[in-house]
Amino acid sequence: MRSGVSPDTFPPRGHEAKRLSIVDAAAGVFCREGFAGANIDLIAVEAGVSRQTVYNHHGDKEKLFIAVVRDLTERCNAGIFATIATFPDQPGDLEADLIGFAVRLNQNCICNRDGKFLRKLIQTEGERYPELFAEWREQGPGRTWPAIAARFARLAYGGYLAIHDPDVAARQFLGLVNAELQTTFMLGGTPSEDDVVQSATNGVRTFLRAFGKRPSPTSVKRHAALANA
Amino acid sequence: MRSGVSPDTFPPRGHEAKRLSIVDAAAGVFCREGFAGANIDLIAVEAGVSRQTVYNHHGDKEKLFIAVVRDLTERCNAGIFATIATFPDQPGDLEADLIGFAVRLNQNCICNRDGKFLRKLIQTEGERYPELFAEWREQGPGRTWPAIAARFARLAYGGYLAIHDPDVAARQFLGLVNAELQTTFMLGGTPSEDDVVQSATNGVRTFLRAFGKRPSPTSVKRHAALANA
DNA sequence: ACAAATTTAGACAGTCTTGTCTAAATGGTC
DNA sequence: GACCATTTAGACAAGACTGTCTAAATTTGT
Repeated sequence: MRSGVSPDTFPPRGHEAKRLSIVDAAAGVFCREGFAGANIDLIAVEAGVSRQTVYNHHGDKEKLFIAVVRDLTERCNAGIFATIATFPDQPGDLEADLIGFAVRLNQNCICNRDGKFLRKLIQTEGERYPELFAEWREQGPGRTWPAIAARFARLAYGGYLAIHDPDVAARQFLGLVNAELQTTFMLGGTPSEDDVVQSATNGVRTFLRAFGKRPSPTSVKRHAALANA
Repeated sequence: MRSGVSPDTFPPRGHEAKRLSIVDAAAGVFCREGFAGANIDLIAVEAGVSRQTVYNHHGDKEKLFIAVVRDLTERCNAGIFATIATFPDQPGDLEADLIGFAVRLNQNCICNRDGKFLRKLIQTEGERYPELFAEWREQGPGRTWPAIAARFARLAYGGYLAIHDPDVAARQFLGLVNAELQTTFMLGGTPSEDDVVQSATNGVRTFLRAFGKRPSPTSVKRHAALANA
């Protein structure tokens, strides 16, 4: 099998596709039912494979669970970094740009399927697999938060914000922007786009009241004028 | 039994004590293991009673679970309202008073055993019992958030804050004050007192930068001067 | 000390789940 | 068409758990 014509993956194509669909289905079932309540027969059915195939691929309920978390962490991280790349480094309209960034972050990374699932698995089973979730912590928040903080530091350096501690500012930015979604998140729901925009708008406005550079209340216009000059 | 000398509870005293210890132990086990993974034998052992007694009191695993959530909601609500009663309505040092309030709220209602357990149960099993957690939502956030918002409105009315929407301000206050504890909460950990104070301090400072009444950056001193006058 | 209610220990049937095994079936590749 | 690995269906053993039942032990109130 290793000397086949296939270019990159040693097993044929359908193989990896099945692996993916198993991990996908498992993510859903683990989230709905919890680790203990998750039924491997059900995962197999939802993945459209036989139970034996699940065992062939992952060997074990626990190994399958670990694969699910690793998979979700990887995909979520990719999404977050892709979104961080759209951070407004040289904003035209600071408020609108930050709101846009916050909405993108929420919609693409936190409220989407992967984000919802990963969050729930961390909350639900985090204590049962300390090493696994320590790994997530390093790879996830440990890398994304500083990246966001660095962007805020750059905005401050560029004169757009008055920030003392970029790390604190980054955490507070996220706290503010999600302030109105907490209850929904808690119950595992998905906030509507309107809710996300509303929360982001209110959050960014407060953020800018705290950290925006404005000797006078007309600062927004002044910034716009600078940008257009 | 109903015509006994006991003043309020019809069953004897030891009875209710056992009921309590069962619900208490069940809360811990449900949180650690999830509903499906919770073992009634284990609950009985941790409660110091026999398994049969668990069934005598609650009849059913599901009924026991519901009793646990109701119990936690009630106790947490009581704690939150007791803490809201300590909100600084006529603050001397606004910053210090708000930090104190935030720390009390965290330590007495969110980071304590009941708060931790209730949060985890909501996150873990919220979707499985929609009516039960709708009830929690009404009794919990539905009553506590407006109560906090009302206190902020009063501060604004008293001239201590510049707030347009007290509900938004209340949510953002909580978001800011907990901004640095999110990761710890997610993994089910309990932040140290230092962490709580740190997060509250940073959060309140940012909150006051956004909503504090200060025509000039020397507002803090001005407020202090007013308070001492 | 007596009587009633409560608690306990243990056995028990029934159900569910995991993980293994085997033999047949499927699908792609030369 | 033949060969290869992969997948499938089903049976299976071993273990765990829930909820019930019974008879003995214990607690509580008088």
